[in-house]
Amino acid sequence: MQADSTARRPPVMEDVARLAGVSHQTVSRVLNKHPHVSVQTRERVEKAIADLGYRRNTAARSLVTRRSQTIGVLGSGMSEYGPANVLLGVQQAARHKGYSVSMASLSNVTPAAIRDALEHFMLQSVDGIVVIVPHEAMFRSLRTIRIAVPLVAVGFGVDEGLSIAAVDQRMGASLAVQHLVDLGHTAIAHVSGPPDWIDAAARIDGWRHTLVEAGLPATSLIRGDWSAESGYRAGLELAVGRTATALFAANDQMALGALRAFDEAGLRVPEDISVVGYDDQPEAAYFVPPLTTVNQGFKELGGRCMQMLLSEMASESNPGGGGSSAASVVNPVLVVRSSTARPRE
Amino acid sequence: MQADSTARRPPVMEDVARLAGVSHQTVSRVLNKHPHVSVQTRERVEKAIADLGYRRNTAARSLVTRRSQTIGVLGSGMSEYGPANVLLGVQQAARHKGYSVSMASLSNVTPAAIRDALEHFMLQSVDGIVVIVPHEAMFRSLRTIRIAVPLVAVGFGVDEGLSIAAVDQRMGASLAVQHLVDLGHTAIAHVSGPPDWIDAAARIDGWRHTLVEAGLPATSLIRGDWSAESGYRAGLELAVGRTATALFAANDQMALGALRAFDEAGLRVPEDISVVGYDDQPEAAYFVPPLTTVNQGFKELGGRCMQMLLSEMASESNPGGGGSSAASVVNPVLVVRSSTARPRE
DNA sequence: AACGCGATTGTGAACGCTAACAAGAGGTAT
DNA sequence: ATACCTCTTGTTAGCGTTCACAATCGCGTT
Repeated sequence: MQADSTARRPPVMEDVARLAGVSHQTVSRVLNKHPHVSVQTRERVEKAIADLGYRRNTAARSLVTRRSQTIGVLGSGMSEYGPANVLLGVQQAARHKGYSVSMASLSNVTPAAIRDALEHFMLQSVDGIVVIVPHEAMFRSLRTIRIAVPLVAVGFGVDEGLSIAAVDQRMGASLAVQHLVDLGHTAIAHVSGPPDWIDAAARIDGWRHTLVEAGLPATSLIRGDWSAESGYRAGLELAVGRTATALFAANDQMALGALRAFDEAGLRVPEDISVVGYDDQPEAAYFVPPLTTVNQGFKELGGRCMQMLLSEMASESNPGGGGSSAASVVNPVLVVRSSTARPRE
Repeated sequence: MQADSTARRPPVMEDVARLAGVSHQTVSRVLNKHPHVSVQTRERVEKAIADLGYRRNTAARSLVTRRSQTIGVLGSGMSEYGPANVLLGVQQAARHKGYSVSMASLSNVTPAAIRDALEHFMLQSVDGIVVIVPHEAMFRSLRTIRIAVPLVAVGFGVDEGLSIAAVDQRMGASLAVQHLVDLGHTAIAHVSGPPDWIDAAARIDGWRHTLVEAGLPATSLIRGDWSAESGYRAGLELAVGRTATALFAANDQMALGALRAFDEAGLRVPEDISVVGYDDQPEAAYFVPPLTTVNQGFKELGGRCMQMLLSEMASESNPGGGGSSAASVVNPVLVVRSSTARPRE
């Protein structure tokens, strides 16, 4: 089963040029939309391109231009709702602008793995990098390793010397906790994510801050790890102690685990205890009971992020525009469902 | 603000060669692990590479070798548990083998969008393509569009003329339904995914087949769309009719929706009605009650898929190995939790 | 009538790498 | 001593683009 003789090499610029009766350079000009090409020439070239089914060779192009039209996305926990959607947003924005997206996802966030992945991106000579790993270790690595291309991080704290696009997590947490305070709760517990995750830390902060503002104690903090299981354990703990009348979980999955624990312990939600989640993943509306939670515009975040990256990439190629560090913050929104209510007297 | 003179271009092979006192070709040989290079030379070259921080230019390399060391992954619904994990598996396997992964995810599966994405991959001249869109439209497009590179599809039916890696969905559905049959249920409903999804069709098939085998009616089929909301609606419907004592949902999210509907309607699970899900996402163990479901080795599937692609890519470069269409099937496993029980007399 | 200037096209040289061939060194078989 | 391998290295020629520069044409100015 030999390949038939039609299987010769794909056409190159020279082939197009010959067919159109011009030089290869003119073809290049048409492709790159240079001004000074006469209308007739352009049309002839375009016809030749279509007839031959010509496609510009990316490798040759990026060899000479020194840009790959590719951006790298470094992520972890990409199967979770939040990161997956940010990725989606980045990805769509990127392809819309003609960029390819190369993915690397870390199964565990260690400095070595981070360096590896970044190294991989440099080898590929990506034009820019998006980091979706709001993790303490990542942050430190980013300071240490000097990267030669523009980089935007998603979800990092605003105060650092790198460009970020983030949801205001402290505000989100405040929204959640204030809602509980307004309902009349005075003992509000928090199941957090792993505190070396920047998001988790910010939510803890927002929780604590809001309670202190309201003159309430912020003592009931339980560490989780984002998983439903850890939420379940936290819920069990709370059910035994009976110290809190409300729980703010740092994500919807932990809230789900807690819901299950309360059910098992015979506590009714929201009558005996109120629960607020975080993320507003689509399933949250179908928990038992439907979960009050905080919506973050993940996909929009991804889009913004890409936008920032593009503008950094543009300013990098112009002299005198280097080293800027911008920030773009998306505001979260509280979604009230039936897992929260006034505490019983 | 001029760039300082240190910011000269990155080192190239010639620089390494000069430092090591050899020709650039010898450097190339070291990099490509050719045999016939003396140990001392190799070491000298390696030292020079390290000293200079030299990195091989991928564009130049792929220009001459005509391979990009990149594979394209075409997906849709990437924020769902299943697809996201397959992607993860593919991605890890690919990077392990030195390939980059370029992603394109379709927000809606139309022939035009599919063609666009594949075109994008061809422009990038990927070495192979993985398709994670088990959708009828995708399947048809794949037959129509002639693609110049090896392609592996995830989750398609086994009988087609293209390479696939799939979980045996019919078997999975059988596992679920047989479990219910064994418990003594005779009226077993099914909430399916959209039937133009190949997975959904296979699960419907497995459900029907198993019931027929057992001499039971397979009449209670409700169409869902994978979302928790559609599961909720199906659950409501079932709760009103009171026709079924068990429900097999085509994924965990729809099962969640149904659980909520039953709770709302005052039906207890599993006492009044049993529920089985599909996917075994981590949260399923923390539903109320914990969900009996079918585990699919998504990540393994991704890995296998990549393996198949690699072997196709290898056989393609050798003459006489073309056009094979293999299949690799992963077996699903039933996970029994407490959402299923014997029906009441 | 010579000059200049913008618009349009072509020519040659990179870009950084690998493949193909050539060539020298050293050993063994004839 | 000659021929003929194998090991090791170097030389040269692309791969398919874009960039810098040159060349030609037409037209308005001086």
